[in-house]
Amino acid sequence: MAVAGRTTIRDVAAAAGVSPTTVSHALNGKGRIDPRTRARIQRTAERLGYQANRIARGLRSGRYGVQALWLPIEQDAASSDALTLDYYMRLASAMTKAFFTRGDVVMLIPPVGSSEKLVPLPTDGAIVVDPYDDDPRLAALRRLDIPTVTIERNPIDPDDPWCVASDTGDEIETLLEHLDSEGAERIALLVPEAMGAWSKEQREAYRTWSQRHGRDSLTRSLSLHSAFESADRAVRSLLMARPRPDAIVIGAERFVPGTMHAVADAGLSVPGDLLVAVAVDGNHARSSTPPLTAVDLQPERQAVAAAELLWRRLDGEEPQGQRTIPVILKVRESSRRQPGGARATGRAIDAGAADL
Amino acid sequence: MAVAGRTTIRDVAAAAGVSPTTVSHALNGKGRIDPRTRARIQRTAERLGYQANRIARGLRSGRYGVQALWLPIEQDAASSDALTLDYYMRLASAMTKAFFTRGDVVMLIPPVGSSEKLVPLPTDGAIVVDPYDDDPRLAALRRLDIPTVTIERNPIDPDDPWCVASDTGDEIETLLEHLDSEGAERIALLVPEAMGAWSKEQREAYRTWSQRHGRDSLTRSLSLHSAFESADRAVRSLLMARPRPDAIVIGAERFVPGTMHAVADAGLSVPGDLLVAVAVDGNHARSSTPPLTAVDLQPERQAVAAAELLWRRLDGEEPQGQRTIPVILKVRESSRRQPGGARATGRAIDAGAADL
DNA sequence: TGTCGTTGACAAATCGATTTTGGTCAAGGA
DNA sequence: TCCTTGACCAAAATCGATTTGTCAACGACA
Repeated sequence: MAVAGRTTIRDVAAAAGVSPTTVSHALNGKGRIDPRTRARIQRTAERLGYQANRIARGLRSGRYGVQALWLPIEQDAASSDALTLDYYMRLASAMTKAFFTRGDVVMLIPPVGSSEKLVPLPTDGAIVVDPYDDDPRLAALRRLDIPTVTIERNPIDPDDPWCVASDTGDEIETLLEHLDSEGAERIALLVPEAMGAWSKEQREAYRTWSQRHGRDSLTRSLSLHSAFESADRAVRSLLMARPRPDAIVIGAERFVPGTMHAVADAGLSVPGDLLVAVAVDGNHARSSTPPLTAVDLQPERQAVAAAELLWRRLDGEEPQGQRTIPVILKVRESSRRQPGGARATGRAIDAGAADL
Repeated sequence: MAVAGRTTIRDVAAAAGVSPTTVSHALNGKGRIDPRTRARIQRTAERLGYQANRIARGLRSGRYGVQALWLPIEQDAASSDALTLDYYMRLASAMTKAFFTRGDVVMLIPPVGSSEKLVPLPTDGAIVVDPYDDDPRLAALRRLDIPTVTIERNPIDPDDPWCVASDTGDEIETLLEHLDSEGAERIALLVPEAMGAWSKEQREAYRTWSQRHGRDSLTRSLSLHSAFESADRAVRSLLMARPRPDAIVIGAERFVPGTMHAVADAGLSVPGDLLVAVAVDGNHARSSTPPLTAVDLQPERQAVAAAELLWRRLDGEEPQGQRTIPVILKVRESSRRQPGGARATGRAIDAGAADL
């Protein structure tokens, strides 16, 4: 259909007065060919607008030129839910761009319940984002023998070298240091319960920092499923404690609305009575009122790193250890001690300088 | 690589004691085959875990089993920006699922500046979302002779039957009727300037309704580029007018933060002093404070309709006219006249019933 | 002069499926 | 008995590129 009438290697061969073999060699720099012949063939191909048919090429070479991107699945919840997080969108977008630089295209894997159905995956490799314990995605890909790179560590195998990880320790530490420098003394942490190496590392880093600074550990592990209610409840109870926390670090975007609701309901203001910061940046943080301090995980850099790693793996090269992507703290109004008419100012600064 | 050792049609043929031809026919229901033979072959294929190699199949049949999804490009702005809108995320997710029901996979097209580079698109067809005037995406696809379906009308050719459109007229009307029934008398409209049939239709529907009801037209066309500033400015000036508007319909998600900022800055409360509603639903509307009344465009249904249309087009069938997808009004706190302690209630209702 | 190595190009095999074309065998009719 | 006819299956062609194997021409060198 789309193929009808496309110029083939045979057309080029005929036009240049050589054999298809020679054309292939000339364009791919493979065989021994007279430089003049090569140049002539290249010109001819150019003139005819010849583009190798990826399918035919793939059939022979065994490479599809397609990479799979597998975002986290909600096993139970409305499955389109996960995708609405804008970190994942940025990641998906960046990933398509990163792969495209070398001609590969990215295919999205739909959230399928039974991993059986997706067997015939026309893909060379795959990127799995935020793997969790006993992740069926990894199992399926292993069964299909599809080379895989993960973004964030696989909790089952945290040392797997084919992995791009963000510097979670540094992330939490940065957040805590920042809140500390703004005067916070009792900092609480909300994290998703279990699942994924990422939240484990958050918890761990938080505990370490708290111990080192002689602070109490105020961790609440929440369900991502009923995110609003669980965050609301947890924050409500946190705010009733005496002494009351004076800062909250929110580990996942989905806990934000519940948290803000509980805070408002308790009659507290942000940042006046309580500093707030989020572990994942995005539109939601920028456009919240007040704008929320957040950590940019740099999905664009993660994407590039993951693509490079996957290409290396596909080429059969040796692993060189995990890639760690640094994080960037975006300070916004929600964590600035200065009170008063700062709102407008905060917005302006935010929109002008700090944001991508 | 991923192909190594995969069982081929030949393996199945050998195991079942027939020819590859017969296996192909048996599994695809093509030729005339003894039902018992067919069953035996199917069992054998099953046992061996045989899955047709999509590349080989594609080479012969001319079908790739891959469809392209092309979300709107920001020509100037940071390109990952567009993708962070969660309507597009839901759409992308739903699209992968819709196509997957018939074995097709969806490939994301990266936002490329020069449309030249993407020539060798290994794709059967394409979905273009929100086409705008002289859209380079449509031009590129036409040049490549790739059958295309658009989501929302092509402003250049609004009657193109290969199109899934949301019922914009109904959308705006529904919003206006709702606000009207809540007592609003001067309703303003913020829309993106030019570009895309969608905003044109919004403007048109708004004007029609206003005339019919003898209301003033209060339209502001804003730049999507500096969305925050332009919305902020526009709303500020709207709110200074006397008589002051008592309701605002926001035509695009990106105008929300600027609008809310201007409203708060003017010392007005929502919904107490001003009713607010948004034309596109999403997380942003649900988790805003207060939660915003919005229109759900039902991207899931759009996706299914688009997939069906594209398949039809690929099969060479005749167009049957555009598909119109109805919209659903999600009423939330931002447009409810009832004042007072409704916030908690509003949230609860919202999370429980109204939301997907 | 004859042999060998090198260069430059091409024919043919290959990838794994689908599609087209044949071919065999049994049943049924003349 | 011979000829159709239909049912069932297989051989071969095909898709468009890459890879392998072959071969002629030419110089260099013994």
